[in-house]
Amino acid sequence: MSPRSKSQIEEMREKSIRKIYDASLELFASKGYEATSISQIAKKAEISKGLIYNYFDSKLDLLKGLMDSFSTVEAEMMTKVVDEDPRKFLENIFRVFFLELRERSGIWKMIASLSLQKDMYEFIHDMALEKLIVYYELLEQLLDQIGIENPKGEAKLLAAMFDGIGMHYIVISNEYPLDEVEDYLINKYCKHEKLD
Amino acid sequence: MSPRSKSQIEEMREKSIRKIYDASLELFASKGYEATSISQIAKKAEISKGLIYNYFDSKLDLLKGLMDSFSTVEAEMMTKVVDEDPRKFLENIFRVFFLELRERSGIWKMIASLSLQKDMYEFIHDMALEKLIVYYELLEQLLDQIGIENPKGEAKLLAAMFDGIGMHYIVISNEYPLDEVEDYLINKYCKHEKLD
Amino acid sequence: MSPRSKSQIEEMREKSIRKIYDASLELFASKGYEATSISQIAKKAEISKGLIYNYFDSKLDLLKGLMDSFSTVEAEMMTKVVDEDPRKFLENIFRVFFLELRERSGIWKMIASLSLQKDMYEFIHDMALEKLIVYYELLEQLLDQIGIENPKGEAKLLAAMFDGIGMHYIVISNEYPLDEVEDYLINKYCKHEKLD
Amino acid sequence: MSPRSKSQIEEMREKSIRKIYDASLELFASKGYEATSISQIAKKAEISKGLIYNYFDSKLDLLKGLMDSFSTVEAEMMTKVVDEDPRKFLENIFRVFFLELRERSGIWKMIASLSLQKDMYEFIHDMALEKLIVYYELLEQLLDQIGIENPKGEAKLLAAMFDGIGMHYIVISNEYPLDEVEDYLINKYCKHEKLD
DNA sequence: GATGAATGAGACTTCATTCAT
DNA sequence: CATGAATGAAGTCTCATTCAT
Repeated sequence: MSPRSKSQIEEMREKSIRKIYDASLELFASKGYEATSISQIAKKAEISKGLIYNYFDSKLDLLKGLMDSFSTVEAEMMTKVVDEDPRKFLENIFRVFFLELRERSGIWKMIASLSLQKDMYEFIHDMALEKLIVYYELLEQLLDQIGIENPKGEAKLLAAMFDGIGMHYIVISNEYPLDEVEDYLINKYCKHEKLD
Repeated sequence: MSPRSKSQIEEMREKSIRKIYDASLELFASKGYEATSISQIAKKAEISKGLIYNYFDSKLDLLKGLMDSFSTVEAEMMTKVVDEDPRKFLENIFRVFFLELRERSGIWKMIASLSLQKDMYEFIHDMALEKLIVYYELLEQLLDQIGIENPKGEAKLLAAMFDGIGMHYIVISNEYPLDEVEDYLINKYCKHEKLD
Repeated sequence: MSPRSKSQIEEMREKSIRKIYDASLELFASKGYEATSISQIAKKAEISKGLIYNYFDSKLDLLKGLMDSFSTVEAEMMTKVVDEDPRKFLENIFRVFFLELRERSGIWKMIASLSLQKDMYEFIHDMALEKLIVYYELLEQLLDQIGIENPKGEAKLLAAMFDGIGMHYIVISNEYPLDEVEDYLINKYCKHEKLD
Repeated sequence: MSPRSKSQIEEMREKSIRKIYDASLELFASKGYEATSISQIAKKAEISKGLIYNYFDSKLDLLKGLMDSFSTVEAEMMTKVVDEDPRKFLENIFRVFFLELRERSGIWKMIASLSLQKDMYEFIHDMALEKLIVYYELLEQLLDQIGIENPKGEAKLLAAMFDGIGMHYIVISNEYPLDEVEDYLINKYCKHEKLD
């Protein structure tokens, strides 16, 4: 009766979901969530519209799933970044941030775009808020360890700088001197004995 | 010959356009351009759907008009901010930025949101890009006059910080310590003899 | 109290109505009645939309008025065409028909187009039907006087030929050999002693 | 893998398209293309508005599809009409024309109506023009073989007569003596040794 | 008489979602 | 699991018509 083994079916599910996520991300990032239709996603993912509804209850549910899928990736990334030396730890954070921006700017762009519409997508807003708090605290702790004055205030500025750089990079794209800015920042915050 | 005087008609037109702009801004800012319908705008503006098309050729044309209406306001603002003392000039920029963020966060939010979708709304992207360049240059010049090392790099960081603070304020809203950040920044950049 | 004399007002009315008719005809003929908007008519006539409703109750009413305006012109024309000699009378009809087709093909086109939609514009259908009957009878009478066999049948064919030539001329326009066809027809029907 | 077989799907598609075509033709013919709404077509076809857009990109695209669907039918018909004897060939053309007019006057009416609006629907104009040329040439050739004087001129008149009869039949409908006219024409053009 | 701002019904079209197979 | 035909609500936009002046 069951021609496929459980694991085979599971594999198919994952493969389909992966295709859906990839297509969604690409489209949501470039056109925005609202302007992307389920048909477009299905076409790009090379599956049928109906199949999407096997895995997701609605378009919004797909967005939620997609966002969740980032969290797991992000959590993994965080573990790799930890270092005993706060300067090195901070440098790693910088490097990962710039790497992500370069290689997966779509994700960044999509999240940023949706975060700005807190009235519509409350769950996105909640996610963004939570993440922001975590970042503030992590940065504050590191800056404190490094010995920077007013680590709380500087953490907020540094976090803002990250997202601001992200925005400007999206707007200016290839013309933006991402490498230079990266080097400059790392030098400024992670190499000297004192920064402020 | 003409039943209403020219000035009467002009007054009516301006009043309607103002109502449309106000409603549009509010909705575009909170829900986004795509997710806002002409019907919603008409309802909020308390006019008929059709009237919007007396003044704008399309929804996109309305967006363009709305964006243009900001430019005039912004240009005015810029003239008031100039000062011979670069520190004072910079401080004025800070103060105006934070004031705007507090009082007209909708505009900032809408522009930021649209700027992130450069693939869809090229004219917005062009506007954002142009403004960004102007800001980079102005900040660089001021930081140079103040005597900061590497004014080019610092200008980019400072500009990024502005927009990053904007984003975080939108996300966190009332909980964000906008006043503190403002004071801290002004102190850091505009009060000391040397900053870096 | 009355700054304009009655005749002055009447003159203005006529002038406005004439402008409306001219603009309507041009637009109805080239785009069709349905595809022409009141705004377009007002713009082409260089008057306001509202003024049209001073003279006509509705768009359909304007069409009726326009059609009626043709009837008067046509009646005049008919009187000039009469001749004691049936061959000459027929030749005059031919000549007027071709002249009209050449110089006012818009009218012909519009009437033909609307006549085909009897389900929608019953009054047009009634007009067309009535005129057709009159033509059949007139032609039959003339052909009979000229001595043609089966004048009833030939009258129908001749009338059909007229309208068919009109259609083909509209479709082919400048490439259609209207002059040749005119000469050929007149020669065939009006010059020989016997035709059939 | 595929839940419905390919042929099943194809069958569904054809059935829906047929329903759409049938409803469209009926409405376009009686009210005209412009005055017919997609909603009306959907209602008459007993399907949803949306389904029409599964098969056609736009209302104009539907019209094009409908017109194309005639061409295939017409081409088939032409093959059945050919005969070695030019008189018989011509008679067949007459008979088919009158048969079509009687049984599918809607098609004739729709094409005629649209052909008159060459400014709006260029593709229709092109179709009509092309067909007209073909008819002129075919008739000329046949009339020449039959031995009629001035076959070029007579072909034009005959073709015009066809379309004129069509118009008059549409206008007068049941009162029009289509049978008599058919017999009379066939007798006149196809039975005698000489006609002119 | 004349204007044009304003309305609202309805046009075309898109799209998330359902469902038979 | 997978498909895509089908639906219907809602979107953008048009337009005949009204009315205050």
